[in-house]
Amino acid sequence: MSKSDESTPFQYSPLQPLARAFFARETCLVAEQLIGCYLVRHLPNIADSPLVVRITETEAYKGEEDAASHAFRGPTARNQVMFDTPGKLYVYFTYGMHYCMNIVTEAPGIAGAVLIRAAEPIHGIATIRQFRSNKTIPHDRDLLNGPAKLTQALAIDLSFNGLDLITNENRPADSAIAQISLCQPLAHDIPPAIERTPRIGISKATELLWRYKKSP
DNA sequence: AGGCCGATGCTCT
DNA sequence: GAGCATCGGCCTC
Repeated sequence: MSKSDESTPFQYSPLQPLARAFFARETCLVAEQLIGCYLVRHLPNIADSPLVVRITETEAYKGEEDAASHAFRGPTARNQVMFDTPGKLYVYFTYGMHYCMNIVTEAPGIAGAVLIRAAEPIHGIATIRQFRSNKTIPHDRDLLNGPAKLTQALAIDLSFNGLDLITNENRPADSAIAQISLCQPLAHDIPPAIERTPRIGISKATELLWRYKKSP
């Protein structure tokens, strides 16, 4: 693949989607192993689609044992997908203007999700910059370095909440391909070194090292 | 390089 | 009514 040539279609065919069994495991394990995986966003009528990014930062959120989790006090209208089938998306709206994207883990009835916090752009940077609109962002590495930047850059909003990434339930009737998929690292990718730190932006359970970040 | 703060509206108590 | 799983701008060191 020629990663810097935006005029040629990205060769996404070698990317293998992660199976449901990948997500149906302990949440911290999934969060760690998602570092280095690819997030692919197919968009109709976009020249450089699919947008392809590589995940660099995640956080694990669990259920009743995790005071920082939306699921800490049990199921509600907002968090119910966290208790649903692993491999579904949990997207929520926060701070009055931002969306955050999670992938559901564990097992049906057991709450868990991995927040995708940051990624590096691989393909479709022109469109990513367009979706990020606002200002001139000098460096590509600053396009997706936050959970709400990531969803804005990939045009992911509440309409994707509950989307099953494995069955592709919710895909448009006229589309044979997934709008969003998570894929394994490629064979030649170097496995990243990973740091563990407290999670960002929370006030409870700050002692847990449940943030996973690719070392610079 | 790091801290503070306003924007802006939903969720849960 | 309080508290956000944030961002970007502006301020000070």
